[in-house]
Amino acid sequence: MNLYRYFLDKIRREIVPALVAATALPEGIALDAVTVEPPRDPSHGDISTNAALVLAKGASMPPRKLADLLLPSFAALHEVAAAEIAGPGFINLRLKDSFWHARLADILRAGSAYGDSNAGAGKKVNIEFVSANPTGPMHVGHGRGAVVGDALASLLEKVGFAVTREYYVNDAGGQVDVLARSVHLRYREALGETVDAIPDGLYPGEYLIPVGNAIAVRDNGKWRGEEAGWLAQFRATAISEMLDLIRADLALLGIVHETFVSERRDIVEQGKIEAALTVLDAAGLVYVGILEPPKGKLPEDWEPREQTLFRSTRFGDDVDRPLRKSDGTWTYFAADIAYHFDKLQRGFADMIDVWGADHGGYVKRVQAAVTALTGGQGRLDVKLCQLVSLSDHGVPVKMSKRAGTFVTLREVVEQVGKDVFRFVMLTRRNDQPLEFDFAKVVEQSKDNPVFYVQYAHARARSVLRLAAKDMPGVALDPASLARAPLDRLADSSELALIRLLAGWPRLVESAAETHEPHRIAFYLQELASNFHALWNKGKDTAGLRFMVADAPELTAARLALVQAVAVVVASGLTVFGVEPAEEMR
RNA sequence: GGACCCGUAGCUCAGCUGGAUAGAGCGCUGCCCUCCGAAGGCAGAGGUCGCACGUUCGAAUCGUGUCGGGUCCGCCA
Repeated sequence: MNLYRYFLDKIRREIVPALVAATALPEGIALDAVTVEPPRDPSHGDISTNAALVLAKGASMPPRKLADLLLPSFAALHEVAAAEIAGPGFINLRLKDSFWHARLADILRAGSAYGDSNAGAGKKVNIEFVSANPTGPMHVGHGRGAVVGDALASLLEKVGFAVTREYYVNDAGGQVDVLARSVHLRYREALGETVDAIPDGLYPGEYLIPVGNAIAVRDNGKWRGEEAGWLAQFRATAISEMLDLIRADLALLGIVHETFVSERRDIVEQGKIEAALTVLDAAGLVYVGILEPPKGKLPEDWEPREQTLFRSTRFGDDVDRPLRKSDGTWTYFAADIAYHFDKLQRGFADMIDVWGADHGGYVKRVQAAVTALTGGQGRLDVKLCQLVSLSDHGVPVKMSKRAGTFVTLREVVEQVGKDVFRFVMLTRRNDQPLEFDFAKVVEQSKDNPVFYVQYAHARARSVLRLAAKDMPGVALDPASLARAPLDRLADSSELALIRLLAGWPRLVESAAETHEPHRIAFYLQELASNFHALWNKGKDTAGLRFMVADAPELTAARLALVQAVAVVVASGLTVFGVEPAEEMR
């Protein structure tokens, strides 16, 4: 239950209609702008509404006066302990303790499903992420996109969307031909030829050696001839091997894509490019013309050239974008239009792409294409992930492919563990650069958010384990805890913790709505902090300890709170794909 | 030259998509270990939200301009 929505519904369906019926408010007054939120300052109460402020105009009444009119209706609600008008016309409500105790029982009854909702109503969403070119192992930057995409997917599933995790395989462009040639070189090496240096423009990575070896073992000298005789074969084998490599790296992170869409097989060879461009052409959005040269720095070999263009400027792009290269083949953009067209045809009106920030300049044109293809019905949100910089004890780890100090995703994950890697990747907004320090992320101190949050969960579990041993009279299953005399939780710090827990559904909803999984990381840190604080309070004040030997009822109520903390922390971590720790080791 | 992202406390970052006296951690200052885990805890100091206009009951949040940092910029994907 999102309690803010609950009270918003009260306003919309009960309070205002009753006043309209009593002719105190005009018929058909617009309620869209009414919000119910937690006040920033807790001393203002538990919830706050701007109703009087935003309805003032429609009611032809000053906000404060309207607030006076509304106030009795709020005060009369059975959940409300006190209602008052503040500032320019806010109505602040303080809710009864019993209301909060009931929320605690909600959490225990719902368990890990607490915070789930049906906001998505089963609507299909396609999340395309990673989509690293199949030319080698993944690096840390790919890892960030992978974790962000996967967590976002879980988050949207939690609020009721039908999510498809998708990987777009760029296997139709020039770089996979380069890959094939690079493998062919390793193949010739395997056959005994001496190759002193990898020529410029080919991939030097050693991960291609086994691929060349395997082909040599299988086929011997069969592919020694002209490139035309082996290119397609080598390309297919190499791509398949690289995808296996990538899938293995993703598996290490616990990520599985439901669909892999091949640019070559599923888009180009299916004639999707022509199909998509036919749609655009029919709308008069494709033409042949000459682009202005880019201003500022002019490329050396610039010359005006006539080319086939998409009128993306009509949808907010800066210039129209070319669809064909000068050799007559399609540009990558043309294929990408077709790819998004294909997603639309598969029934995804809502699409999310997770890209590296270096593709930022590409967003507008693809969104323009989606708008054009759907007449504005399709929505594409692009999440750009900024760079991850690696360091160790504050010293930057230099990354250079040439010097051989290139750090792969696999190396990082194997060193710090999947859970640490995933959580850290979500501790920053996606469009904010992230520093990943090998020493800091595994540090066992409260400076490390991963540890701090896991520790809160482990601590809660530890108390419950101990209670099972020391307090045999207290039933610890969630259903029994939910029936405990929760009104015994009367200390302000206990109630504050319950309020925070009760904010979880709203947080999940807003994180899902804005496509911002990192919000969960910050919430979990706050929750952990409050829980640790309460724990510590028990150290100073024996009366606040969770387990009180001669008071089984009070203990049951407190353990209910502890269990609720464990539930919410665990469900947050689960969205992140991080396993909640039972104990810290 | 243009586009996109970012400018919030000494540092690293949040800020619920327009609300009230702008928050957290680190660092700093001062207190606190006979305790279900001190691998910490409590409290305090610290900010003209880059700057300037504008929109309105109300702006860190929206718009325009401007300054600073990053990324990118016709046939690479």
